Amino acid sequence: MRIGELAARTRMAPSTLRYYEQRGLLRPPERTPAGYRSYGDEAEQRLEFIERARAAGLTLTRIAQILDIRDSGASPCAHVQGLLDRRIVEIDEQLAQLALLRASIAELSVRAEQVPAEACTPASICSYL
Amino acid sequence: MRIGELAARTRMAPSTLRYYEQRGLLRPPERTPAGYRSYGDEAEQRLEFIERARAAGLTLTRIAQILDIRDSGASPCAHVQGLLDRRIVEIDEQLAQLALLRASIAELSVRAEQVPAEACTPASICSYL
DNA sequence: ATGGACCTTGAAGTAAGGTTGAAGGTCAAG
DNA sequence: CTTGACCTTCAACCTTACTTCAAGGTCCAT
Repeated sequence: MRIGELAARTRMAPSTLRYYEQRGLLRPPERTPAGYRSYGDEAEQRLEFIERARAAGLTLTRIAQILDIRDSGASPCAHVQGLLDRRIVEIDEQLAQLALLRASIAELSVRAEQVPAEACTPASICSYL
Repeated sequence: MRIGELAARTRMAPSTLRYYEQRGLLRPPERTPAGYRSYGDEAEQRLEFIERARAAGLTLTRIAQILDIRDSGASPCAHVQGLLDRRIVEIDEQLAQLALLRASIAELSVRAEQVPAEACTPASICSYL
């Protein structure tokens, strides 16, 4: 399978696959006599893994580390679990901040509601915000 | 308060504060006779708001828009309130998405605990993801 | 009155995650 | 045998969010 087909199957751009190769996420594939990249089916699995890891919010560098561990023959599982757990902590922090932000904006909105419409003359332009 | 003190209080770099000013998140402060930026206490509140919004994953551009609404009311009140309410809806969507992401990752992590390391075959790379 | 900490500006650099372009090679169909 | 789609490399560019640097001004203690 050439790069275009692999790209189509995974819905990624060929340029992205070359970039992943350069970043060490994809191993350099065989080449046809003409120099075209020639991938096996396992490349598709690998890209699906990368996509899942991306969806979980892992950076390309972290994903490359996981794949390196795998490629060197060891099991990356314990490492992956550590990454996942750290990601959960990050997301919890993000959720907390988002809730605070929501409260701040909701308060602005409530204050806006309480001001009578007459206060909103062209002359006094929303000074309450 | 000069930029260094404000930076220390908010644990940001002075360069970040200048950058925020340039991006329109901080309004240009007064200047001392020597040309130094001179901030009031409200700048600290504003930076705390910015930090919450950042931690919640909003871009600087979006945050600047929210702050614009708060600062200048160039728009009619109803319009401003509409913007605030739409922002709340967006934040609620973000909260929901983030909660989903957290749930997915938490589930991955729980499964990771229960699956023996042998399940990590070279083909699947890592069964957790 | 001098050294060091702090401030100014504008421009350039960095990191992440790519995309785009130039210049050219390959291959199947008509 | 030419056209068009697809491939190659390398380099430059993009966005977001900053940091760093160069060159210089200010403030304060010793």
